[in-house]
Amino acid sequence: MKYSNQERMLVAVDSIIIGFDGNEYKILLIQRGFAPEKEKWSLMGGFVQKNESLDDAASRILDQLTGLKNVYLEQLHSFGKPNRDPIERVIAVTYMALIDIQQYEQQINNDFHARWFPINQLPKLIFDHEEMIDMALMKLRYKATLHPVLFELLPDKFTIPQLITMYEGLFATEIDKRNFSRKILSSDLLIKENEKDKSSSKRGAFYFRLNRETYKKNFQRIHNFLPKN
Amino acid sequence: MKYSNQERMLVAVDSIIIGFDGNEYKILLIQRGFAPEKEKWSLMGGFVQKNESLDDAASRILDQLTGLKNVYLEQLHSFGKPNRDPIERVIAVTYMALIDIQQYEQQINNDFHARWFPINQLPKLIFDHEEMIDMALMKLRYKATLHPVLFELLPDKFTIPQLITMYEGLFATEIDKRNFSRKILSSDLLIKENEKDKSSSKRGAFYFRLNRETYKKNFQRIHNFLPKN
DNA sequence: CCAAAAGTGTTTGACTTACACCCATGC
DNA sequence: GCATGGGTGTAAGTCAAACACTTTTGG
Repeated sequence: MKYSNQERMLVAVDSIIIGFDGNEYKILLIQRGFAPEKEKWSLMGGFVQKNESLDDAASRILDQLTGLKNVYLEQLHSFGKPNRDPIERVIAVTYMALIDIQQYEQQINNDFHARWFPINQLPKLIFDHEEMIDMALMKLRYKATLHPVLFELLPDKFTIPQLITMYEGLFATEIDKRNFSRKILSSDLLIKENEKDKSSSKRGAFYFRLNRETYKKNFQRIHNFLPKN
Repeated sequence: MKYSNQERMLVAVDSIIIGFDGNEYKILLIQRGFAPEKEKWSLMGGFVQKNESLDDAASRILDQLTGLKNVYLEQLHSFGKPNRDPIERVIAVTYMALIDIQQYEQQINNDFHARWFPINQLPKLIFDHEEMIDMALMKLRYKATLHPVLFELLPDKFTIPQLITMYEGLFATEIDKRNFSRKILSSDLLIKENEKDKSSSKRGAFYFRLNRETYKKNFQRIHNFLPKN
């Protein structure tokens, strides 16, 4: 049995994959492999298959196009204007992925036709993908103001100055390192290592690791690492 | 031309319509008019048609099933487990609507087969609609912690004690009226009327109206009307 | 005049900011 | 020994919480 007299349509998943390379935020794009707009740059996307959920589709597509597994992946918003795809009606469910660029950079560049673009130097994109990216960045800024989600972008070991650069990049603001340190250290989210990163100063900055337990437990709590204005 | 070898599926919109009657939060449900699960209680839903966007579909369905127009309506989340509807594959995009119950109570009860249920006395619902409601309430709590969205639930004129009851109901907490008053009055969101509501005390409480300008302009700003714990 | 809700004022303490200053080290 | 980024300490200011108290008015 089926519902009668109803229009059936394709459902696609498109993922906005965001990374931070230590200086800038980047988005992973791919050259579309089929018509229309073949060879044009596009978000990572694909159609939802018969027996998979939306989340499963997002994970599968991410894996197929980039080899990425077990990354932070969150559903964002669904787009459904009737003519957003000129070929036929397609509903697009977007997901946002946050990944540590360094861990995957080689793999992605070598094995797949994907490329990282800085967020202020994006190429022209197909369909409504630019709108999707705008929405993802707005959401990320909003979420990062309140929750420590940006840690997903960092490697296992990172320094507080790196953290500061990351926050400053996303919010285009300057952060007082002394106050930031105090706040983040009092949050119980970081575990200090003995090792130092000497790549950007003579004295060296201590490495920290994320305390995954308190991170998960207190993720929904509102943290306030940013200055008010 | 069409994309080949892809599965097309139905796309539905389901709206969680939330109201507050002065004492409790309620959700508007309808008795489903067609099989399967005919006569069972369900969210307001329907299929997305050929030439309408998702937002348009949500507005149209809301209007058709309840007569409601121009209400607060926000896309929430999309649900797509393969067997969530036993008849055939259906992707459901959920929307949350917030309305002033009193303004529409008569209209809805008389003209449509819809009914308000208190959120802790919901009937058994079809498919995954309970999960959708849970998600909507979580989202509403989250949003109301940070933004003055609950004003959407109130009539044009309301008192501060009513506001307090509304916040207390959603967060199951007690609020100090003196501190709450000070915070909300200093927010610039309210315009004081000369009239008083004497229905719940001898002295009477002044009516206020929402300042729509500052409301819209500062909606995204973080307000903090709730106590910390 | 009293009960009961509305509303005002004040103290306390926690948290943020701003900023002076010290530390470590490669050159 | 000095320049440079990393990190600590502290005083001043701001804001929310707690709570005692006054106002209003129907019965």
